[in-house]
Amino acid sequence: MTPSDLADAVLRAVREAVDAGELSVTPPAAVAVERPKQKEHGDYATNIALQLAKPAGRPPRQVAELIAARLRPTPGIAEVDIAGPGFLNVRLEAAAAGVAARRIVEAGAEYGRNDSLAGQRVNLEFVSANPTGPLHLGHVRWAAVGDCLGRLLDASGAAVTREFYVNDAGAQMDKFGASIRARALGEEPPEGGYLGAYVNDLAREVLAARPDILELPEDEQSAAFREEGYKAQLAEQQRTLESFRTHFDVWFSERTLHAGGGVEKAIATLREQGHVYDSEGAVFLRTTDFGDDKDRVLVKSDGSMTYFAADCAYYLDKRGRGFDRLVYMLGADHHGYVNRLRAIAACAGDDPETTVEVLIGQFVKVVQGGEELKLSKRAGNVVTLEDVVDLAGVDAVRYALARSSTDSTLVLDIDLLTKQANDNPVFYVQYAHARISGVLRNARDLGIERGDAESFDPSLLSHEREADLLGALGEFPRVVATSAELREAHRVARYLEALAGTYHRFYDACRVLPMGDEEPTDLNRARLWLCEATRVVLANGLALLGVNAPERM
RNA sequence: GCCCUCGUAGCUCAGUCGGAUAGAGCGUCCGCCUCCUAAGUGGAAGGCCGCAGGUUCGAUUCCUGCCGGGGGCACCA
Repeated sequence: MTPSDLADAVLRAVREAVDAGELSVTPPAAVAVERPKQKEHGDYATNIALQLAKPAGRPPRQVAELIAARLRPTPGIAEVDIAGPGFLNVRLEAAAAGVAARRIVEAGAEYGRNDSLAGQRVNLEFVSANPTGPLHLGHVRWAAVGDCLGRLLDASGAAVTREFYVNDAGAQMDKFGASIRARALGEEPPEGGYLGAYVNDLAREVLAARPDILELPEDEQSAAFREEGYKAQLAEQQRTLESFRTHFDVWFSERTLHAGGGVEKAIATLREQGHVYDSEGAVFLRTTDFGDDKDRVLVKSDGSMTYFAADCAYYLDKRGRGFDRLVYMLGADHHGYVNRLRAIAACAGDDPETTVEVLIGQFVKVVQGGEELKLSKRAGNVVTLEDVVDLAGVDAVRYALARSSTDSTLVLDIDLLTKQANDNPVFYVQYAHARISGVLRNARDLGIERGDAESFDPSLLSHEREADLLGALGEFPRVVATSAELREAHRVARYLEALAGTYHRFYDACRVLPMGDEEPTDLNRARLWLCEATRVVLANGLALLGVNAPERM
């Protein structure tokens, strides 16, 4: 019996009570059952009676009694108690709980997948760094978490496209080109240009690849440097992200929006909707109609397009590609964009509540040797994504970023992440996986098979630690669904840490393999099912985080 | 001034739709390996859940105000 089976059973009990005229309420659409913190409160608990008490006009415990009476005969349920103000505490029969192990092993890599977001077409945009330098720590959080969310949404049935918006148009690119050219000439970059040491390297690379570039007419040189530098940096970012196991389905070039007057067409579309006006020689979008602080400029008085205009065109482009939900993952320094992104949707005639979703990630502080490192790309003193990965490894960095809520600023202590491996929770989880893998390996070496599904006796898994483990394994699909729905990947990591602990405690109390020359028993085999089920969940969970599940450590 | 976000154990952080005795890791103290990985595990100590009100049978959770940390308020990119 799974948690959702139990929820269905509770719901059925409620409906029966209503149909029998014992309760005068409208049955709820769904019932929440949860794992109680205290074991004395059973395997599962529900507060449904507390919630129905008021509409029913009855004391909660009386409502609970009505539901309990109809729930008790359910096959697989051993006991239903009423506790406290009116909680229903349910205890399952060992066999009913134990079958979860078989179900999980049979589902394998599919276990945890669910259809809670089925039918949604989601565009996930994240990182979207300018192609004017290496990816740094300002990008690294969403690189890890955004990728995890992509995996989570996919596992929950959504059709997901991960997209990277390449800001390859505009004045910033020109400054980039001018900066490389200056370095190539042995000069300082212009005012407001790029000062990072990598610009020197780029200048050298460009000169090596195109020795003739300084032969070009002077007014063409910066553009040539810009294009060469752009190609190199974009390739570098793509390579870095792939090696960080962050994959994008679409690299969307801003230039393609401008090509063929696309931005002008977008403005025309918005104009048809009635939210565009001209003032003081510029063209404005009346975003204040939809909660923005001030109207935003689309076309400056000098006739050039703003980035905001491109953002509008990009929005329409995404919608035109069939996405019904656009998720933007931004850093805390961009939260001012939230209202205007929503306003774009509203000005386009969409409902921002359904089409636009902006996730704001707080900053990551990086500490090394007790001092905070600065993150500024333009100041030159760059801590790149690759720097951190080189020090701590992809698994540790991804996991450290994925295990915290993006609502909180995060301190990554490089010393801690690199010095002592066991200070990092990722190893705690990975170790559990390696430990199980070792047990399963030993079983094979001893010629012990867990046997076929028919010979598996779930009722043998009756030890308290086995029940704990089975209960934890049963939570996984709900954890995946909830994490996806709330866009909170860290829930998966926290769940895995708890599961690893539950396994370690089981392992400590329950011998899996026979001792010495003993003949393997049905209990040994049943526990192998349980071990394999746990390994499957740990592996599936780590896969959602893009972290390896090692067989040995 | 306005807006976003955070404030929970010594440190780093969990705690969806309000529920039972608020948790984990690290750190500290005391234990547990002749047998499946001790990168493990048992126990102890450690909390006015920033402060003050409000809603509620019930608030760490929701609302308001205040205090403190971080971030943002361009015809910038």
